[in-house]
Amino acid sequence: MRAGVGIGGWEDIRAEVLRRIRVRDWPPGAMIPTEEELATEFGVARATVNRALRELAVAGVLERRRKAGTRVAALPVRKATLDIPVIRQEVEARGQRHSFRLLSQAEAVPPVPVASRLGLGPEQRMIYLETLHLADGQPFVFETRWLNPLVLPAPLPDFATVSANEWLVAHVAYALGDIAFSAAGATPREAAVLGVAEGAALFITERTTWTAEAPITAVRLAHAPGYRVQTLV
Amino acid sequence: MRAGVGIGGWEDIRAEVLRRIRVRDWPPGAMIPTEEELATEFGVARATVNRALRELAVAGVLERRRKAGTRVAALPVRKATLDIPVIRQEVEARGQRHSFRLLSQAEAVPPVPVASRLGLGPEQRMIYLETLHLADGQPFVFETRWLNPLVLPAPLPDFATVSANEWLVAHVAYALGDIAFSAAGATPREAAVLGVAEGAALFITERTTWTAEAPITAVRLAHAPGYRVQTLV
DNA sequence: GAGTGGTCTAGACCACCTC
DNA sequence: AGGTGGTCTAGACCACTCT
Repeated sequence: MRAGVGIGGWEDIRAEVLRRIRVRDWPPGAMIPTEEELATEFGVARATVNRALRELAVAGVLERRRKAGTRVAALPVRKATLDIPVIRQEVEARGQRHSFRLLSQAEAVPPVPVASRLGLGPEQRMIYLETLHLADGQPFVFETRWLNPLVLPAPLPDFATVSANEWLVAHVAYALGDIAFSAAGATPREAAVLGVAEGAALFITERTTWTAEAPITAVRLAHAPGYRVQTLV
Repeated sequence: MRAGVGIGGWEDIRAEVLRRIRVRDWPPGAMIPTEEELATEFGVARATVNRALRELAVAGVLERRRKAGTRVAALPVRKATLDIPVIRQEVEARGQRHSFRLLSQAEAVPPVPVASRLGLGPEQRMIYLETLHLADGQPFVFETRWLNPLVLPAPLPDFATVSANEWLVAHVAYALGDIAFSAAGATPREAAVLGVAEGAALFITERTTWTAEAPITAVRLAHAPGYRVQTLV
């Protein structure tokens, strides 16, 4: 049985709860009614209320604990969700044409910070790639990547024609990893490749990717000036 | 009725689905069985399978469409979730002591980009604050903030003793907004305040906050060198 | 038109935590 | 010890979209 009035689905309930928080019916830090009470009030099943409150808890708006109940977050640790697309998609989403050039390929021992971030011994050799991604022919991202050869399937592609990222996605076991953002002045190499002044402020994205057991790759993306990462909360 | 074997809850099912994707039983782009088939296989209710697959879809691992079915994402648009804490919490989480100094306060018409980002007319006066946040006495973030006086409750605090951010959280209707990250060279003012060289690469966070109807505040945070935003995916 | 995911219900048991 | 959220079930209807 659905309520006869306006409120029905879990999205409506989420909206109503958010409204009461905004109107300060339920100020920051305050306890809100139990799921059962809200279910009765709204005329829905408890599972529906649970769905709404769970989403708000994930978003950082509510804090929930068994037995303790649910309260409005006092200091809202906002959770921002970012889309991290493949570079080609990112460029094409801007309506520009994507291309890339493999600038160098080598096999070498990675520098200590890279090795330790991947949890590798200091002697482990890896494949090193430098790639410049272009948007409508203009430098867009300078990508430096370390690949763990131990986890790559046998016939390696020609990375001059196949993007390492997309090849990995298609040929290596699905993986999780972490992402970090920072800012850094352009190194001489980055400045030359991207066509900017040495020391120019660059937006840096660093990603580390793992299988269940072994590291796959560590990437550093140095974005051309003007790059922004944006979130709609 | 729960399955007698190992697989029971939705987290187990999510893990098993992820495993099959990693092992390439279900390679990128492939269709996977329907919820009903998986429910039968695992001996659980369809709602349980739905929960597991929904989480994976939100994470960008699966793509789902009614009637079309569920497929493994071909080009995984990774969804990264970032925590955006209050600055004081961020400093204290590093084990450092937080303090701040109000450097200037004024009432003025914001520059055009700020006004347009907030959707305000070019004549609307706002409150302007410059605050330097310190971690163990060292410059941590230089905050420049525009406040819409029309939506602020009557007795404004002394922003020299009360952090604007925390006062807003406690006294203004709960709000949503958007966040953007970028990199920029330190302006002369930022360089002086943060104690870095002019042009040094700074990590910039910009946040805009709204009530349901009106803009509340626009903040620009210029982080001291070395700042990183990190995500565990 | 028909198949698939999206959601809801009513009830139940459980895990966890505060009291 | 008891209350609260977390989850599961079996069934149902609906919305969307592909064929």
